[in-house]
Amino acid sequence: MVPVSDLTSHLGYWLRYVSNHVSHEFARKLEERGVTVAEWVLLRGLYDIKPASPSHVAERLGMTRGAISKLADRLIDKRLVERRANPDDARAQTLSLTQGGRALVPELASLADKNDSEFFGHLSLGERQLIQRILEDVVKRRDLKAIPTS
Amino acid sequence: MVPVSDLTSHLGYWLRYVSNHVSHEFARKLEERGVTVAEWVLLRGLYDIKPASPSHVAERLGMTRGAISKLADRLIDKRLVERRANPDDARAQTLSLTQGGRALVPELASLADKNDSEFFGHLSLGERQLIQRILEDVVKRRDLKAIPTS
DNA sequence: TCGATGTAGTTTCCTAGTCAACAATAAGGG
DNA sequence: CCCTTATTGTTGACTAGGAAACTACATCGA
Repeated sequence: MVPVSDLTSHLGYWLRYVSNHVSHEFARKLEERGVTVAEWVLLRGLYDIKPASPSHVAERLGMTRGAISKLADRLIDKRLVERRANPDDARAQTLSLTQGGRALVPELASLADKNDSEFFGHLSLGERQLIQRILEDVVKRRDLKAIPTS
Repeated sequence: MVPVSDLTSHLGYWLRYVSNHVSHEFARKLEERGVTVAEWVLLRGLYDIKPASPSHVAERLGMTRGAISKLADRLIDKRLVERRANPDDARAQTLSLTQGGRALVPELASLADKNDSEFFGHLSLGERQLIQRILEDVVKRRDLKAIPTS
């Protein structure tokens, strides 16, 4: 009846809604390990790339340098990440995990697995793959559009 | 090789990633109308329910009362929403759109349509419906779990 | 009727993330 | 060489949103 499209007719709305709730529940699980969702993402990101510059990490994770800067601050306070100067370039730095940070990642990963399966475990493998494929595809399309405009 | 699951193996990660980017681009579009994504959600929510209490709105939109309280403040400053006292109960209030707020909603709706189709327009109808169905389903399952525990 | 309990909104504090301005440093061009 | 321009990372201002404390009011039970 209304000539105005409903909130719930947009996939963006559902994505945002579900994403908020999934992240929120994951945050609750991570709490007992004293870590937040964003911190998990950075820790996991540093786990398999060797010491990397904040800029590099930012691009890899699709965040801004500012966000990484603040995140790194918190993780350094928690002794999970180290920031080191680069002798070749006084502007540059490298981030890497501490021993403690590295040890923590597998535990957090298992919480992530658990959370994901709580929310999406009831889906068939095919459904999960389809969604993931579609979401990855959306990211790729945006990147193609976004990069040239810089 | 690594015994630790990858970030990108979790649907929650992709949801969060894509959702952030979709919302961000939508925010950019809304900017010219002087409105944010969350504000759009509240405006649209008020568009077809008649004057409603903040609590009611909060539950409908899956947010906390605190969030609605702050959002309403901003929208009232912008003269898009009105807050009125309830004569029957001095604690209670009702939120409703102003003339200007009501007039704005259809314009915002068309921006929402445009944004959604930029990101998801390339998908087949079937794919869109599948994703939406799955996301709605996740919400339903969680709600069933969440309500009884209160 | 009055005290205990419950409920509506607001406020404060925190994490999260963007943007834009900034300082420091690097790299090139004349 | 120096001056301009580009790049690195940090910071401050802002929106966003949950949690929990708090105020004001309502309601129920003895």
